[in-house]
Amino acid sequence: MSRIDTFLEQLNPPQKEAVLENERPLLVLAGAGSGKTRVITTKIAYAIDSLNLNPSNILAVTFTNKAASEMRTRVASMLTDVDVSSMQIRTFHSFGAWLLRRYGSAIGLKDNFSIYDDDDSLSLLASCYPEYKRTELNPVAKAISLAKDIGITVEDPRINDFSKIQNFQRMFTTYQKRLRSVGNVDFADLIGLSIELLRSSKSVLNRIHRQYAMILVDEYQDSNIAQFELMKLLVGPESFICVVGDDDQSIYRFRGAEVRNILSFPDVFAHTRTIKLEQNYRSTANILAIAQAVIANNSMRHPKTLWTANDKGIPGRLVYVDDGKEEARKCAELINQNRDYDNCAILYRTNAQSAEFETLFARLGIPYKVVGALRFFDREEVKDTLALLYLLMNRNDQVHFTRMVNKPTRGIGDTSLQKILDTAAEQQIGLTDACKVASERNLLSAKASMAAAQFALMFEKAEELLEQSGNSACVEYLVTASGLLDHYKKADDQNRTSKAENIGALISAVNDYPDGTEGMLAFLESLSLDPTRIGNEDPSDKPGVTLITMHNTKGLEFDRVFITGLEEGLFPSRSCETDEDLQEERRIFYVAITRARKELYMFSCRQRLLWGKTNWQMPSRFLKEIPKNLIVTDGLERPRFGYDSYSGMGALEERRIRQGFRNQNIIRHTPKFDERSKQVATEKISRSFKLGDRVYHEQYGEGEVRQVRALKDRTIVDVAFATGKKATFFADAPMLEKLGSG
DNA sequence: TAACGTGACTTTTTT
DNA sequence: AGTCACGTTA
Repeated sequence: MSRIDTFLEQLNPPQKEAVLENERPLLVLAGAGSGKTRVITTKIAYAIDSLNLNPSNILAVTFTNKAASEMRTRVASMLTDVDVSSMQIRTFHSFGAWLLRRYGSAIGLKDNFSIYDDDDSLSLLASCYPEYKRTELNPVAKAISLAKDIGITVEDPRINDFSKIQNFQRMFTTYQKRLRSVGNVDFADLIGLSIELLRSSKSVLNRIHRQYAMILVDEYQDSNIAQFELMKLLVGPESFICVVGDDDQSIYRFRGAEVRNILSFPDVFAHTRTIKLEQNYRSTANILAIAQAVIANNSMRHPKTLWTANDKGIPGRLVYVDDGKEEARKCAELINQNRDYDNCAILYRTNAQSAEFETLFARLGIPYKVVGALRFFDREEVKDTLALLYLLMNRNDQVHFTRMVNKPTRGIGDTSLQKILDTAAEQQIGLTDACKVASERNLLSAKASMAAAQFALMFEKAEELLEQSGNSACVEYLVTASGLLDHYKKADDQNRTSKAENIGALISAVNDYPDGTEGMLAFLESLSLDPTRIGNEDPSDKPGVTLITMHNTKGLEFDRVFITGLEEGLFPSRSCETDEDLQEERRIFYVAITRARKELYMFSCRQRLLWGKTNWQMPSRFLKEIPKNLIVTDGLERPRFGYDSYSGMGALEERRIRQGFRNQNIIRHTPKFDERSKQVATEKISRSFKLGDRVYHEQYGEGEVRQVRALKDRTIVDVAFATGKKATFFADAPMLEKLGSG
């Protein structure tokens, strides 16, 4: 028996069918936990081993870069004697970047372009419209990116109906022009320009068609219209196309994902064969039944019935708790029952919810890892360093030039900056050259002139170093010569941060790439497309409890899953208005439930501290959709006082109770609140801080009051601690203690 | 031109 | 609670 037969034997009949069908267009509807990844990897191995396909003739599109590298590893482990490095396994965006870098000149794109993230795009838009505030432009930038995602260009007649924003079309056009003149691309362009390229260049198109005999798309339910367009172009007359997805797990509508892509696939590709994978191998029968009961409330779905041969398992558990603190405590308690940290995951709807768990777990010594929250790439010092590099690669890069020309401050203010920008536009030269010219022609003040000349010189020197001494030497030079490193070292000393260290991590990360411009571009590209990978931590390998948003859990599974924050307004989210929105939220819940292998816990808080305010919460409506016989419930659904009237009452009464809550007068019904009100009441009397008072904080230690100010009807104090940390508190914060007057 | 103070405003999910 | 924009001061 050949090795591929051994792999085929491990598959169930529909899985095997999906591997063996390699003629007709193939749509695989793969339910949660139905062994989808195994099918795809076996299919690739089969194509190489039995159909004699060269790995370089295969293109597999995945949803994340992590999924891409996992897939490559798995195929490699199946075919140990085959070199699979030439196989293209990428996300749509990374494929687009690769295609444009290689063939983009056909549509007038230089190969040194860098990729603007959402922040950069907003900055570019702001530079087009200096009279607008950033907060006003934010929705415009979002609308532009969404328009591109669903394949609406500036010329499209539908553009008028697309957004209610005034002058949207004009702003979109201006933004687009500026972006092209800079020579960079934004995220959505990676798809949009790839489409443009393949439409306008027959030779590139033919080349791609000849190259890829087999195209596979995973997580197809989350592709957007632009990606669907691109995919249609990639499939040539001879290519085999296979898409895999599950409409019930489509959770990226806000980003332009289009569930209908999966429904219309058979219409677009004639003679499509559809195969359903309906056996779930992951979860207990109980957990699967909960998931099915919930998702059955959605009207827009492909009919399918998941089943499992697994044990019934223990029932799910629904726990009602007072607030976020108790929620975290209960989770910790349950997790500590068996201390199998690696196989536990805390799931939440918003990233902000992770804080409560982080604090408690750190205190209790429970190892944990937060997936995807504050990305290395988003940190100020990292963005600054990268901005210097982007500018080095493309001297027309206005956004990054503006960011760095006076950082750290070197005397080039708004006036000088404007002069330099004008010079660049007039003379049609790069921005660093414009610095030099403006300085030589005495257009700037003496101080600015010196600084500008030096700034320009720095890039010339860096360019030399890049070619002669290697990339990390070049980066090191830039952060030193610009004063950025010193700037952050000083800040580190003051604030006990490790920003300089992060810059160091970046410098060593450059070493993984070949020296020279090309290597540098590759480094920058991999960073824009996969920001999670570089940095001091590699989250997936670290042991510990996983803290993660429900969106991010796609493709993952855990023995014990804790879904938290099941409250109206949080999950489903408050901004969910239409029935379509609600169905999407329900799909997110479905995804969350089906991550669990053995045990499922759900939490709902009676009150929650959010955005500095405590609010009463109603249990999530999704909880009512779970059949009672599948779960056991702990705790009371609602507090023991006028809660019903609170949620459904008129504005006047609501205000009364709200005020009552604030003044701690009315609420006397639960001991907890009485305690707290007493505490607050006494504190309000004794707590009048003034400048120079010495204070003690449970966490930060001793400090001194630096400022006292009022916000609305409350008092706020700024405190500088002995550790160098500065923080702001409400004067009645229980953590803060007054030691004496200064 | 830089640094600081003040007030206003936000409330999802991310390649 | 944190960020951002804007105004004031050195």
